Amino acid sequence: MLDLKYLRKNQEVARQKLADRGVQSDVLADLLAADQKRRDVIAKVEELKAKRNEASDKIAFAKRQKEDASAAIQEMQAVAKEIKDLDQELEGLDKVVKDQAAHLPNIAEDDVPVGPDEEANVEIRTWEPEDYQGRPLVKTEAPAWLKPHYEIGEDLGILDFERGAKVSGARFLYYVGDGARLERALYNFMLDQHHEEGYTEMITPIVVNDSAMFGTGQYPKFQDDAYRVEGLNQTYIPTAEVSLTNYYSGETIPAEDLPISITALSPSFRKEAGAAGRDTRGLIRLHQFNKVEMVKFAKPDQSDQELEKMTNNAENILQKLGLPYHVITLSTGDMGFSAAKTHDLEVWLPAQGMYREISSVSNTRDFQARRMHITYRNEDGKLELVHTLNGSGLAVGRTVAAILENYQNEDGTVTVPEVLRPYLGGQETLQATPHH
RNA sequence: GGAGCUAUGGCACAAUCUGGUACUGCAGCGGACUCGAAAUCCGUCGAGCCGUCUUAUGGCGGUGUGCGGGUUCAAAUCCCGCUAGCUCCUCCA
Repeated sequence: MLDLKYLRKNQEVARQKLADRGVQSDVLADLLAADQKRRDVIAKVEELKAKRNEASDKIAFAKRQKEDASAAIQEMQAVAKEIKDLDQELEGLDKVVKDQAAHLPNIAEDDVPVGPDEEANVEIRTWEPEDYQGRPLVKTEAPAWLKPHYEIGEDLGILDFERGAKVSGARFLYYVGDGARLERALYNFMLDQHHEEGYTEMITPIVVNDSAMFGTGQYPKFQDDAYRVEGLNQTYIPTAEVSLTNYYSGETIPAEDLPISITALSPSFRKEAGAAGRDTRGLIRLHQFNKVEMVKFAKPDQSDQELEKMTNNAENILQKLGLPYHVITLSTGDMGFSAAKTHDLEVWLPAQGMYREISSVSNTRDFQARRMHITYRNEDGKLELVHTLNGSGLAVGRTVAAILENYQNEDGTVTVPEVLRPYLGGQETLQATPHH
């Protein structure tokens, strides 16, 4: 949520910044008009309440003296009615203002490229492994024998989309045998890396309440994409960002503890409501997928730096796995709702001949903290909102896809990246093995 | 799932039956005493949020006794709903 006072005082800048995020200019005008009306009513009702408090004191005093106060009481009955009406009007205006404010996206930091969509994203660096060991190079044509990850996965008998669809529905799958072991090896590797980098590992609830979903910005605007638990005000998390970031909701964090870094593996559930027909095959777009998430809480003057660190933490995973990728800064039009600045990591998928998002690292500044009321006490002893950051480190299913394509061999086997071998009992290749 | 109990400042508690300035202690802050400290004494102390004036700190008003409603001139107090914690029962990996 944006700061109403900021919007009031910086209307022109805010209007432009929101326009960059695709918000029509009359949205802000409407909000501020409602806010003005709201404040007018507050002034009126508070004056009456001050009068009532004064009269109540007098009545109480009179009663103690055993005097008759019925005239004053009668007079206050009318005031009470007036207060009640105004309070009701205020409640309505409050709702309008809060609801409109809750639907506004974060505004972008000044160094974020301005543009309507992903075309305006800016590549800031690329990384490729030094030793390709005969693997297909980035931006070269893949050899004819190279299969997309879902084909090699099915051929090896380690990914079973058909039975996933049978038992659950489209965009669900079973990992089988070495597939399941590879996935497990990957997220153990990722968590171990983050542990070494100072993140505190957590296992979080994967069903959260509405206020948690509101806190990180999924609600109220994006309810359509969420798996809600029927009959309960609870939702299966679309990302552990929700459960991790809300860990401190409503709390004041001791300043000396900041920055705080936490991480968790969790399944993520998404309806992918707007993605009908896109990426219908494979591990790229599922209703349920595993993801290792990183979250940080930082002082305002630390958060820029922490965003870069977190991006590096995600890159470290890809580098150790030897997967080629590039880092892009998302444009104002392509960023997520809560983000003020986002770096995406996109991994090279040779069979598709393109980069695909495998991690998204964002600084939301105080946008989420304002919704969740997470504060710390600054040097002056004043409460101030913390900054929150989140990033994938990494999306595990997409990492499996990247390994199956980048480490695929001509004989239909897949080489296991060296760093994962200790997690697989030293196994060096994935090959078709009969089971069941 | 069922029953009972509990929820008040940073902490511990009083006021709830009987509606009328939310008590007290500890901690904190300021001061006295002291070479200094402890002890003692005096003073101060509702965090946060909202509005408004002033903007350097601040003043005034509103709100604020777990959360949301209701009754009333007035609610910590009475009524209804909810949440969390504890105890017991039930169930269970």
